[in-house]
Amino acid sequence: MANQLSLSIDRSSPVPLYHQVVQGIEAAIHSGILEPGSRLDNEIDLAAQLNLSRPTMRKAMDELVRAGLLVRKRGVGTQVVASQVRRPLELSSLYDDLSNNGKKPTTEVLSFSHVEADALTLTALQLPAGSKVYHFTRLRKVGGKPLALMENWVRDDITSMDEAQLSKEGLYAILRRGGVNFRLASQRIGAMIANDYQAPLLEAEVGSALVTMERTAVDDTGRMVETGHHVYRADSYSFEMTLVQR
Amino acid sequence: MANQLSLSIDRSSPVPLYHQVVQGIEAAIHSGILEPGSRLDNEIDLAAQLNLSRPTMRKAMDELVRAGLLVRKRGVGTQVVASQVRRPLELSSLYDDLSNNGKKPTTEVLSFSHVEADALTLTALQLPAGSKVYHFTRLRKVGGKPLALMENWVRDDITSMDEAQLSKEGLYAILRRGGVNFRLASQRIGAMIANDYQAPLLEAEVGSALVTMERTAVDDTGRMVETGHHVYRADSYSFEMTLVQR
DNA sequence: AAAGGCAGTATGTCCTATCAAGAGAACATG
DNA sequence: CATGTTCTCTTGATAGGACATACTGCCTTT
Repeated sequence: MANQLSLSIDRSSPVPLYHQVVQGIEAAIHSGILEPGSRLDNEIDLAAQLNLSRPTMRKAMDELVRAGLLVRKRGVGTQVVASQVRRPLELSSLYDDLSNNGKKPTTEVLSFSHVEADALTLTALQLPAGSKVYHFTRLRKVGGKPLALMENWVRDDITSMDEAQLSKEGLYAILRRGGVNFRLASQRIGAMIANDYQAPLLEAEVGSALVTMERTAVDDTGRMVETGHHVYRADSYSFEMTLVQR
Repeated sequence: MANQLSLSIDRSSPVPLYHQVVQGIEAAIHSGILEPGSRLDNEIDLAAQLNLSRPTMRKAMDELVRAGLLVRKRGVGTQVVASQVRRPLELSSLYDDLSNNGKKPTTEVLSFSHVEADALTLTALQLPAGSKVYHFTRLRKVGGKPLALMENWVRDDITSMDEAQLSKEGLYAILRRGGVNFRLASQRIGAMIANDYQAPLLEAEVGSALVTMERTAVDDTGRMVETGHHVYRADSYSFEMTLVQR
């Protein structure tokens, strides 16, 4: 049917053209201008409508396909998938997640030290023997309710940090300000039973269910920057994600 | 430095050139020929060495960057990141995961019915009122040990299935054979305590920790194909994934 | 000797072109 | 009327060129 979306492309903007197209189509989908299931014009026409070359148009659509918003079929066309799926799991901190949702997280630093890393940490962060790391545990609450108990180890040769900073903002915000560009993280999500140490801090019963996460984050130079072991109250937190088939 | 990798590109192969390059570099990294941290030649030289155009070379490297194996910096070059990170979480079934790891999973179908969907399922699968679905629960064991208890609802207008099939192979294999091309899935991972029903089936104590997963899968036409609620023994299973910053 | 600017190099963006391949409909033929 | 072929539409793959921009290190200048 040829859904001709009228996007405005600003060629003087520093934002790459293909990205402007991505944003435009994304907005059109989320606002309902492009309905789920509807077919888009073919690449060539779309490119012509926006006065772009086909490769540029394709690059934009590529991103949207990867994001799971569009589906392309050779010989057929491109259509909007967009069930109300969430954004694929991104590399963000819990603090960011909560802040973005309008909640006001508070952080209580339970312990903080700058010590020589133990063997496990040396391995996890791939540091030479004798390296020092920041080691701290934090309790995160939202609306006064405990949500997460977090233990982290951070290499100390990137940026310095102290207890006061950690109680004011998220770890990732501090590291990013220190010049760290996160590239990837590997994490493992599981479950466990609250023990005598965790339960009172999280204001939960001993024996109640906790979600566990272990994560190691890598920056764009390949350095392992941070590793941590977090536990969350299962009744208040779960991991949502969208998987895209490639 | 200039690490000149000698890949062989087969122009008569049906495999796209850029993908051959992806596979080649991937293999070189995993086999250690390309060491973590080492720099690659620049795109233009690499393209010349392999007799490819720069866009083709770039497309290959794009994929590797997205996969988290390479890092590019404008004005600097491209280097291998590749800490021993795992492949990003993919849209696969537990059965596939286990089979690929050399395990031999067995499936016991605890219940199977073809019934009218209840309100919750209608919503989850976005089906019109009165639609029928397959509803079944399965117990998956590995090496005789119970691992997962799975309850699923599958729309019936795609392919038919029965108890015998489900006990022989994974749900996703059946659906794929029925012509379903999965595109994306949204899932939520959390934790809970084993109850009186789950514990004996999983041969675990009542009150032990379970990992829970709820998933809804969408095919390439935007149809919600399947939704399910699974629980896993926390001592035998966890979700590993790699997040890539984009 | 320190600071600033400049050039070189690499990736980032964007363009024009062309051929290949899959899907589906129209059409011709037995 | 059924079936197989062909034609057309659309995405997929590849090439090659031009210009923009970020980073590094060297060189000049102060």
